[in-house]
Amino acid sequence: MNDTRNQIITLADDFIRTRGFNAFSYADIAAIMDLQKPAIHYYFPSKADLGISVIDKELETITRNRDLHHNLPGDEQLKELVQTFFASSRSRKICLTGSLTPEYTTLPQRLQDKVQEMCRSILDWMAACLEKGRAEGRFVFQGTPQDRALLVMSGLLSSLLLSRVLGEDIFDRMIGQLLQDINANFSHQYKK
Amino acid sequence: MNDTRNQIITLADDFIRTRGFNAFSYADIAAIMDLQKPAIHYYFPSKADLGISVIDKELETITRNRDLHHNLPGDEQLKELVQTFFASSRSRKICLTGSLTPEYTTLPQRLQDKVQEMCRSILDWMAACLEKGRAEGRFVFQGTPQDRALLVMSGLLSSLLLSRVLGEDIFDRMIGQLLQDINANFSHQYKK
DNA sequence: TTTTTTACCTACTAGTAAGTAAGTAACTTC
DNA sequence: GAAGTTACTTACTTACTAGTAGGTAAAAAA
Repeated sequence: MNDTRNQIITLADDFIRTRGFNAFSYADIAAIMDLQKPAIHYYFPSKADLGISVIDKELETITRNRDLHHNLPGDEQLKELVQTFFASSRSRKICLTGSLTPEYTTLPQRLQDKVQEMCRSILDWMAACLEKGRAEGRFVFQGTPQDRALLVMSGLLSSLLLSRVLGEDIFDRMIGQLLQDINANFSHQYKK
Repeated sequence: MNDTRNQIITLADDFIRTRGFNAFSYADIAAIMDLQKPAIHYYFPSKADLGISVIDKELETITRNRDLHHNLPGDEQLKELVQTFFASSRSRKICLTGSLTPEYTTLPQRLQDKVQEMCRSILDWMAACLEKGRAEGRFVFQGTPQDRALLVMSGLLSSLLLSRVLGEDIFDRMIGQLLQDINANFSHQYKK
């Protein structure tokens, strides 16, 4: 429908994942799209609006994937997620959570609220996924699915941060350990 | 010895942990210290120099603590580390790794190299600590200490990021799970 | 006592940031 | 065919960024 608008969101998403929210400008996006800066302000009056739209798009993607895979076993749902993180690692991009939470205190209030919503949403989905997998006998772990979800999210998030600094094999090593801890014995098949 | 210089480093460290490297300026530091901006440039010609000095100070602290506690059992060494992270969480500051790795691609080359050095140094220390603890029968985990260190670092780093967004109890829940995974049964005594 | 160094200062440059005012060409609706 | 709307444009403002040039008062070294 609105191509320009979507393209702006896509570019902003990319910048947030590669540089961070405070390290890209409307001018950066305008230059790539061969537009003038105020054209970006036409679609997103303030940078907070743009940030919120980027997260909203991510939330839609999460919901879509959740619906799409809701009949799969918990471990296979998680496998799908790990695959998207693997792709992210290969393109040296970090996740929105890894990018936006460190800058949290510098973000406009409305964007802070969105970041919080996104974190909760991701954790809820992971917890549901872990709970399902455990009930199916495909995961073994101690404690609540909610608490375990925190560690899974932590591992995925950090694997992207650290692999960009220390090399790509860091991703494999971390995910291997992470999955081992929940007794998911598909340690190194997530790429397929 | 050089009070002004040290105070600049301390303030910069604080800003990096609360806002991020790209979200504070020499003017911010000058204002707090009641100095003019060029006085900061006198001590640290470029912002990269300042960033490097902040990390160097951190590396010294790590080395000092490592030497200080080297005769303690592995689990107690880790306990000391968890305590410093707990203090950090309480003051809503994240760790240097959590702050600098997301901004990695935007940092000057020299600073990128320092960040890499810092990550390796922390991981080395954690791996040594985990290996010692395992040999002492105080830790139980699968895989290499190096790989396990990645997950421990990941959990500590993320606990600060997420607790700032989702509330302080996130820290307790994450550390509890983290320590459970290496069978360290002092789950909730780390505060004492 | 002269010289040098330390630790700053004022005043500035060049560049970039988000955001705005006002205009316009093309398309849509009435 | 007139009026309104969409999707932009040029030109601008205000505020901040890292960094520099050149000066200075006081302390330390010669």
